[in-house]
Amino acid sequence: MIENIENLKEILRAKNIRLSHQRLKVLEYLAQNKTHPSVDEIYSELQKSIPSLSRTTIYNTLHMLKEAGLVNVLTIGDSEARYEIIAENHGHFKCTSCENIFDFSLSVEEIESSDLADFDIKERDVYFRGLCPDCLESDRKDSEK
Amino acid sequence: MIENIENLKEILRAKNIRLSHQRLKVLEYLAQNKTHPSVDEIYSELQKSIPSLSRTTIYNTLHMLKEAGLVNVLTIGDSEARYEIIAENHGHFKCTSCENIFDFSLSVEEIESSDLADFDIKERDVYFRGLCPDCLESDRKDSEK
DNA sequence: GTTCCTGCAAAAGCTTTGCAGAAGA
DNA sequence: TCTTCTGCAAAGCTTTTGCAGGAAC
Repeated sequence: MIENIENLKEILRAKNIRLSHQRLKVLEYLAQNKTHPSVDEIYSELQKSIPSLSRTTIYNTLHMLKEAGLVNVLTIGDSEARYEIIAENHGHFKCTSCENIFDFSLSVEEIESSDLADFDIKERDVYFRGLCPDCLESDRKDSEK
Repeated sequence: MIENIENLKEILRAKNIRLSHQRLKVLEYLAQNKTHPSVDEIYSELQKSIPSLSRTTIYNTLHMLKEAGLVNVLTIGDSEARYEIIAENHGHFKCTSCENIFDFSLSVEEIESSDLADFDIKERDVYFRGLCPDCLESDRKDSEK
């Protein structure tokens, strides 16, 4: 299971990437929080245990983890990027009201198009937007007033 | 056919949106250039015929056209947004080398997931990334050297 | 001891905001 | 005439860059 922090460290070691305290904390945070956090969310949380932490390090680390193939970047029509540990194929649903991102199961391999026969596809993202059940419910209650 | 400029004007009139010179030019540009242009590309081109044009107007217009349901915004892991006239369902492939965006046919309705039974899906985007045929070819030639 | 990483400060890039003058209906 | 749009200047946000000191191995 990739989310195991020891496995993650092993992967980095295999790629000759130094296991700094900051990097391990970022990885650990992503492994434990499947909330598709933004740089700022990661920063705010980790700063509690690493007071000297800087946002630059978060950016550096996330770029490196993306390069190493351990994290995905999500940019769903948003100002700030969101990050996640690479996981099984799934799509992302972003609620336009509460801004939360929800995963949904999906085999992206099923999505093929003969138009792309000569293309080398390296990443596949499926992004949906709309209202999540909670926000739909709130809307309903509001309109009853 | 939605790309017809007269039809586009009709749609705006029906929504009580004023048909300013700038707006019509932006619409016309998008209808004639299926290249998923950025704000800057639209600005640079239209500025030739409207010297006083400002980027703010491009932003205002694109927001309004999106609101009116006439354009789509694409944010494929990119710094700047790209725009297109709404068209048949299709996916987008972005070449990570030349940065061009290619359309490919796709029925997004086919992409369903029981996980989203209680969600209200309003927009569906399928984004692929990788290398386009031309860049693959260049790579091949480079490695032969 | 080397090499690479961290974090600060500053800058860069895209987008938004406020507002006065201009244009659309 | 009344309302709405345009375009300027300035600000806002996220992200990147350069570099000196510090940590990893």
